[in-house]
Amino acid sequence: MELSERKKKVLRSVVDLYIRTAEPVGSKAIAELPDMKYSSATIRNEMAELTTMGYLEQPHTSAGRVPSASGYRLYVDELMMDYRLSVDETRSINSAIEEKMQRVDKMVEKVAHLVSQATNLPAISAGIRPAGATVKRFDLILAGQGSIILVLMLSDEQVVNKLIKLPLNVTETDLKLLSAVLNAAMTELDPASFTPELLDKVMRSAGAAASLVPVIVDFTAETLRSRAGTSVTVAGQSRLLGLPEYRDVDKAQRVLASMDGDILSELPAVMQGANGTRVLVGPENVADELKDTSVVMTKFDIGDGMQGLIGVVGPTRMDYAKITARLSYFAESLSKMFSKPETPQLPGSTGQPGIPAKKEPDNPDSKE
Amino acid sequence: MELSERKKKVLRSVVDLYIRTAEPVGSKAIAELPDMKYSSATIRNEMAELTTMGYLEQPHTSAGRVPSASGYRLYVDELMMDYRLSVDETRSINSAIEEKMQRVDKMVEKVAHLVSQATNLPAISAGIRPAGATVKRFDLILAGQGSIILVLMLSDEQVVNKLIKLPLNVTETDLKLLSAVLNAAMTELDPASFTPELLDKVMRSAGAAASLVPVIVDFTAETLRSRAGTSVTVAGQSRLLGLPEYRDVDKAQRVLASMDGDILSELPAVMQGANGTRVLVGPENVADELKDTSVVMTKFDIGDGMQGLIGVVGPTRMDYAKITARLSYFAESLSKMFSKPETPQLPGSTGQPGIPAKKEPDNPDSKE
DNA sequence: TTTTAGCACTCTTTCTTCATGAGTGCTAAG
DNA sequence: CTTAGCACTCATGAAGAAAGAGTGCTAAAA
Repeated sequence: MELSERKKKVLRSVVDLYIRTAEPVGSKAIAELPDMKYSSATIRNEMAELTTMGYLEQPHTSAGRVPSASGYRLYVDELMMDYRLSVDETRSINSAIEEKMQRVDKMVEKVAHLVSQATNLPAISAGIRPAGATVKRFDLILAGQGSIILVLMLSDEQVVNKLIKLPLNVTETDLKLLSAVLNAAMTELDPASFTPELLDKVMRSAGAAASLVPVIVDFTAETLRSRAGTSVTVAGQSRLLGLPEYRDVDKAQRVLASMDGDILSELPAVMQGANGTRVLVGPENVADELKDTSVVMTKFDIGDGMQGLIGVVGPTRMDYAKITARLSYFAESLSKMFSKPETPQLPGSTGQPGIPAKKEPDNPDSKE
Repeated sequence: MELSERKKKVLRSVVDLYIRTAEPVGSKAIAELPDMKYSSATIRNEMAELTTMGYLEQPHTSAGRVPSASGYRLYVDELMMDYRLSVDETRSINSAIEEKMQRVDKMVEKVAHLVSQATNLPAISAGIRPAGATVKRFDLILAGQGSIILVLMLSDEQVVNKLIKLPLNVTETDLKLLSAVLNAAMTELDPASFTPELLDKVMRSAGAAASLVPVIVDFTAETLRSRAGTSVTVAGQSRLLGLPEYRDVDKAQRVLASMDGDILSELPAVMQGANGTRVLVGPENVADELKDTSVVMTKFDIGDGMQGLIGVVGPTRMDYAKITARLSYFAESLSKMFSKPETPQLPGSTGQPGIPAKKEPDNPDSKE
């Protein structure tokens, strides 16, 4: 059933006001709003109806109204005005992101802090790498007495390495042979196929450096396995305590505790959805302790097949318009940053590398 | 001035009891303790004296006594009984640590959670890598069309790499030359010496692959610079809210907020001290918002010159004996783990790598 | 001389009671 | 259909009273 325009307007006003004040809002307060041209009595009637329809609720008989979960839902889906980021806001978000973020896991950590700061709410940030990488190429470098560096180039363009120290004298030629064997036998394989038989076969053809094989295979398998997975950071938890709804310590503790641990298990569910911003209002959250807490999350692409996710946790009464706007902008800026990498340049250097600018302008150097 | 034995006993009892109950303790409660053979009146007199001596304080005229900061100090330094970890406790700590911890930064994160769990308090964990690493060796690997892998071996045995993609045809020989030049000119240098002049010089002798030089140098400098520094994780913040002293939301928020940010700046100061466990009681903390909060920290060696640090934050009334015991044990176990690395083994594989089992510490692979 | 019992006194804590005021629902008039 | 008016409900806060815990001091007991 459709709501009348006036009902919508009232509902929107109630939510807006409640977001600001965190106190139940009464008919009079609404009636006094600048562009509300009805008396408090009329508003009262509308509010009574909105209440029976389930969009508002009353803490007790003679208190004002508070939006219900479905009230928020409607607000988020249809009523809320687009929040325009001010120049100041975009600028501060941009400059926050500008700082170089080197490795993905450091990045995750920084982003969490930035988002939390930008929204003044606890934030979570995650980098998710889908499983299924394989090794594209093995390289072995002799690095002095007894030290060998193993370099794996993975199918997703990541490069990882390991320093192996063995009391074993191998020559460069031995390593050449070994890496040839490895490249022939073990590329494009998922870790499940690393059977003892395979290991055996490789070792037999590996020549002098055969004793390296178990270490290498082990490391490779472990790397491929641990490659997938999610790194999550939570930041700004203390901001939650600044909000009136969390003066109740027990409540705050429940929410914070679930952020410390269980949130992880919720992420995949939300991840399923398309890219973009998702809002989970109160009871829509699976976890019980988040029943009167909302979550806003955005997923975006990092490149190299990785996905990023940022989100904030706050009271159902959070300023959805502002928060979603900031979050989306954040995600967008991050995506952009990852797709168009900064051009590396030594500060104060020639600036002109000295090669004729050969075609292919757009070559992302990837780092992991 | 020395305290009489009886005073010490009373003081210890007060602290012990207060740690348990979080309520001011009265003379009667002490007198009723099993091995206290004086009446409440006697205790009362002693407590009065302890109060004037500054070891106890009174919240108000007719309340029991509460230990003062110097009371805690004395307790920690002299009075507290050694807490013996039960078999169960050591076992659970050990099994928690057993799980393989691959990279140092992941490790830091996990340890924070473990410690927090073991103490039921918020915990911080840090890995600190002293500055001053240099490059020991450069290697360049050709990895298919336009892709080159740069591998740096650092003076602290870490290895890092970067995939460089350039629209540039270089041969293996070019790379050999370039790496020779790099190894000759740029090893054992700290990043400050990477001047434009140096860059220039290297580029001139670099031959066909000269255009790679700026990228390489830039990356190297950045790596060396960001190498030093601390990675910190805080975990279990929500546990703080379970404690009666933090029912006061504002107080809790101040403490949590300072953990979110400023703690970092405190760490170095404590780091100065020798290895081992340090206890900072309430006002001994530099930060103002930690004035009635205590911090217990332990420093330990990770190897490769890195230092680990674990600590917990809690009310001044924390169970110092238990906490310090657990923390020290934790640190010890971690040190041990890092000095005697697990033997890598392919599950289901030969089990006998076929080499004399002497193994050097195995190096967390670093990837960028 | 040291320890203990007794007691008046202080101050927090908790419970009641009461007044206030915000906000409602309903009715009747515009 | 809208609005003014009014009785009613219920949270909130202040004020006061009673209860209880713990103290300090004094005087008696060991």
